[in-house]
Amino acid sequence: MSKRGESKSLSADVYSRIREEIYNGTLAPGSRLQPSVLGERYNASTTVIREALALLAGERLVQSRTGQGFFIPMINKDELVDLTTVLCHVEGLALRMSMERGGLEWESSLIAAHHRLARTPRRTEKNPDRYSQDWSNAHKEFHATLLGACDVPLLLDMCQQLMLATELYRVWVSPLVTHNKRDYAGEHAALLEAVLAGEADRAVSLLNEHARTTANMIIENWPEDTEAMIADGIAKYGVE
Amino acid sequence: MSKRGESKSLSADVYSRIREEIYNGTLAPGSRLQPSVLGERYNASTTVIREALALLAGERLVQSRTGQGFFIPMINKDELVDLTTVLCHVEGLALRMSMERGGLEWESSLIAAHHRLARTPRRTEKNPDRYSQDWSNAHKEFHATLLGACDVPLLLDMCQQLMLATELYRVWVSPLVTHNKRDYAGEHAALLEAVLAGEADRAVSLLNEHARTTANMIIENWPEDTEAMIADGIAKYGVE
DNA sequence: GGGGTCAATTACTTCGAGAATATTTATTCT
DNA sequence: AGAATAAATATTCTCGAAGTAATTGACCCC
Repeated sequence: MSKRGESKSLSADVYSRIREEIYNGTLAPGSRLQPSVLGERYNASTTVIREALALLAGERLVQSRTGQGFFIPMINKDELVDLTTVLCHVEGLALRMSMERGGLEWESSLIAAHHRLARTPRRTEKNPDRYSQDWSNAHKEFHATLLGACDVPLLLDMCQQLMLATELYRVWVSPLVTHNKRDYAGEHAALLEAVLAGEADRAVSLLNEHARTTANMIIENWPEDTEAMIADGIAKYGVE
Repeated sequence: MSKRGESKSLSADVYSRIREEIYNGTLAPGSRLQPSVLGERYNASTTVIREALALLAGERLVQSRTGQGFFIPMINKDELVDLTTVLCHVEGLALRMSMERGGLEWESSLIAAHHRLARTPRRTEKNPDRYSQDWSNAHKEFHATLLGACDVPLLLDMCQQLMLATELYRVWVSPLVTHNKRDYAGEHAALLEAVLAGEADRAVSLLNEHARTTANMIIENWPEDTEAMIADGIAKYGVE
């Protein structure tokens, strides 16, 4: 096990693997990220792990307390609300700029991405309680394409970072949200339509509603005791 | 020389020193950040430098190309325009939230910060071509106080990161901007007045104008040849 | 029995050298 | 002579251990 990936540098490789495991749900909020144990898991030296963790700390995906090592940040309800507010604004700006700057080429690839998303099943028979990996990827790509034409790397990074943070909440608070009555297909179709029609205001409000619905869904499922929830999640995922 | 600072860890110390030198103008855009060279300057091992650089890379303050080490990002005019647009939006959101959430305590400290700023001279006789360190700090604190009551660390980080990036441009493109006709005092007073009056729209537009004026000032002074400008800057600062 | 101090242990941080990789220079071939 | 290849050089990336700070547990005192 733990075969080495085909990345350019070991450090970058470890970086993306840790990042992956963070919003896989493998690494629980509040848990310690010890270079020694991670190093054993990834067959890498502690120095390499530290560098990867430092990188993640810069992105605020992990927290670093001097002299006490690295941790996954704790989650709380109020922060999710604020996070969503910021996400809506930043995402809105990105979408407006994207619509202004994106040409025919962009519209085409957006339609393509939407089609791919629409034709990818959200659940599989094998694992009906989670979103399928394919759908998750297609969803991510649709959103990335949507905002991508704004052509401001910094802004796109912010969006991605914020979405990632939200995703983290979803994974830990309501991992079994696939059984909801939400009309994803409809939401995406309406969004696409508004974008192609060039109606920025409508598109932005649809996108914002999309984000807020996700947040509300999480908040509704919020348990009284966060720690218990996390313990529960750990039991489900089977991590130490 | 190169006495060790009084920070908690060597790594954190080096981190802030590099960060400092980046927007001091000591480290030029495009220049290489070699762990060996920096390690000698700060009396630290390459590992420590790498960790500090990784942290900065996560914040996008330095660029990391695999196998080629770390660099200070290159600057260009279009990016500054986009940067300013994003800054205005994010800053606007932060100000609105700050005004909603900030109470009497906040208003008081804002008035205090403004007063400190107003009474601090922008130039000194010793170095009349640059903003004085005191004024620069007071200015920074006024803005930080202004947005601080929003109480969303992530949002504040974004603002700071964006302002820092803009500041970087100012340092390299027009380091001698103190000889302008800009009415800083008036701008700040008007802003304070709008905030205290509770007029969010007016306050935001004043703040945005503040940022845009800075950006425009830089763009007007933009030289034809960026590389020559940087070389010029290096000559002025006397770095290798 | 509760609280505080001290030692033992654990784990975080730093180091400098060795292996891997990119860049530069020199050489050879067309 | 110019381009492509190959050796040489410089630099980055990785490692495992040594140093240093923080935590845990035991012990003693109140």
